[in-house]
Amino acid sequence: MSTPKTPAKRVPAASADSPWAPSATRGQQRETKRNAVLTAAAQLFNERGFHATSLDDIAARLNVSKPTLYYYVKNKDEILIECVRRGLNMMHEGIEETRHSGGQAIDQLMACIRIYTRIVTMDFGMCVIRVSDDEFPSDSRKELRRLKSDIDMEFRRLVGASVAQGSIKPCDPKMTAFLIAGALSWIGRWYEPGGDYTAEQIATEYIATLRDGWLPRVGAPGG
Amino acid sequence: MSTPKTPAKRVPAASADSPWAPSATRGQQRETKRNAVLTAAAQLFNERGFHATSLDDIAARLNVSKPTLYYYVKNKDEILIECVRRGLNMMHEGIEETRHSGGQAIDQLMACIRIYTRIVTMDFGMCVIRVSDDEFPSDSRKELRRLKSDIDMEFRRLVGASVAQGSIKPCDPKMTAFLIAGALSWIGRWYEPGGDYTAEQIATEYIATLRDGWLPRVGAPGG
DNA sequence: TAGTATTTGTACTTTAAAGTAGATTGTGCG
DNA sequence: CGCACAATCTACTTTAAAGTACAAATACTA
Repeated sequence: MSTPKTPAKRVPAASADSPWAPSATRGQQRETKRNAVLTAAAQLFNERGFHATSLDDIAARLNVSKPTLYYYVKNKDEILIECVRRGLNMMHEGIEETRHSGGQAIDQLMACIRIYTRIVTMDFGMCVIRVSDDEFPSDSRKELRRLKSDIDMEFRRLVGASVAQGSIKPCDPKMTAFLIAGALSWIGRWYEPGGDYTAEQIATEYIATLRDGWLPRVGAPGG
Repeated sequence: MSTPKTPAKRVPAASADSPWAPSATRGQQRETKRNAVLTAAAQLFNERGFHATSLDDIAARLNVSKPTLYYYVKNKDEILIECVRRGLNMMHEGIEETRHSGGQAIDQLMACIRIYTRIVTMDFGMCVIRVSDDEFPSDSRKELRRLKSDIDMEFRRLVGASVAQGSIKPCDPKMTAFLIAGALSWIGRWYEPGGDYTAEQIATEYIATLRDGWLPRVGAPGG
């Protein structure tokens, strides 16, 4: 994420009374408030949709007035783009981590499913799913599509590698990746925090279904 | 719907020169044009999204002016609702048909997957997927949610029945239905007519993956 | 071919929400 | 204290698109 690379010495402990840290403290507060704006916006977008959410709504939730928001963000589009970008970045980082942790492709694939599931149930990740492409302006559309495509390609790669390693049977990696990504993305549409299932439970259930298929098999653990 | 209950005798064959068919012919034309409005709208909604599509856009595509649209529909919301309703009705009817055709639950389930896949690649069906709930006004929201829920319940029922009949192994029908519906619905997001795959091909591929799972098994047809 | 109803267009009003100008208040610092 | 700058507010303008009034044209009937 965009955690500022502030030298630690400038942010001593908890209080802001260090004489060397005037702007740093302010900068931090600013960053914190900007985050609050984005988080509130993401939640509202997920609850009501982007267009049904006015800047007044966001401001109201934060107990400030609309123009205050403009002190932290450029405009409404920037809010949306930043929310989605953060969600996509979280996915990317999660996928990169599993990649670096090594292991069989099939294991990486399952790890990615878990991560993806967790993220689409979170504020920014849910935005990625619930906001459709046509909501954001055409110049940023390209960037975000690119990021989405990267994630998709990673799933495809893992499916292909799993086939190559004999962990899963031959298939069209593109289709299979679409199927997986679709099933997982849809979670972001019906999931609500505090519901019957945690993200972990859903991921476990989905992995089992995807791995074993429908067919009953001898020795399979009964329900 | 508002299909006028015109006696059939008033609409003889193909031409409109029957003296007994004056108003009926007009009514038909009206219906045809209304359909054209809805279809053009559905296509534009799918291309650009609901909010990014103005009534002027729809009118332009039909080579008429905006107020003309109001002769055929009440307002923009009605257009949207009607598009989505038609998509949902198509799904319903398809599911009802398979139900009446009888057979094992697992066969019905696969038939439903085929139908659902086909419909989400069509104009109105795609609207069902691409337009999110928060786009339409709250009074109609309830009706449409109901229709969607019915479809979901039918999938759940078929999964449960398949388990009961021993065609598929024990699972949580709710989760499995979500997984299937998600995978299929997502098709409506990435599919574009004239692409690499037909709806039939996609359905076949998806069914194979869902049925057999990932695990390689002896005797499975190699790629 | 005149008369009537249907259909469509031109030109306008309305509305809701984004965005802005500029005043006002709060805060740390010499 | 009082200055400078950060942060926020009230009150406004702008804009884009939905929706409407009403006149013009077209088509069917007699």
